[in-house]
Amino acid sequence: MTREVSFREKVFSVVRKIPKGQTLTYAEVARLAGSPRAARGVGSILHTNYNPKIPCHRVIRSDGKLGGYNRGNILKLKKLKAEKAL
DNA sequence: AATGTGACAACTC
DNA sequence: CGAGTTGCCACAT
Repeated sequence: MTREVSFREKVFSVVRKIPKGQTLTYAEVARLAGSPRAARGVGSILHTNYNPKIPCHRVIRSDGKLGGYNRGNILKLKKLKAEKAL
């Protein structure tokens, strides 16, 4: 079977569909994207291809930590506090 | 075109 | 329980 879209495209589609107040881990996104071992790839992809349409601040580590954020991990924490509280 | 680096996660010792 | 190693994907040089 051939992949119609690149892993990168799949990651964007998944992250973009994260409902408000919901947070996913890099591993979860990687698994939904078709590669459960490519959590690292998810981070790298989001790091270079940040789009305002993609709430990548809702993507956190499985360790319970935030991970990183292009616009400032502090903003990410603030957003998670606001959205997760809903 | 090839190698190295990076927003991670899971396993092993 | 903690530290170290391996696997995966895309991007930068």
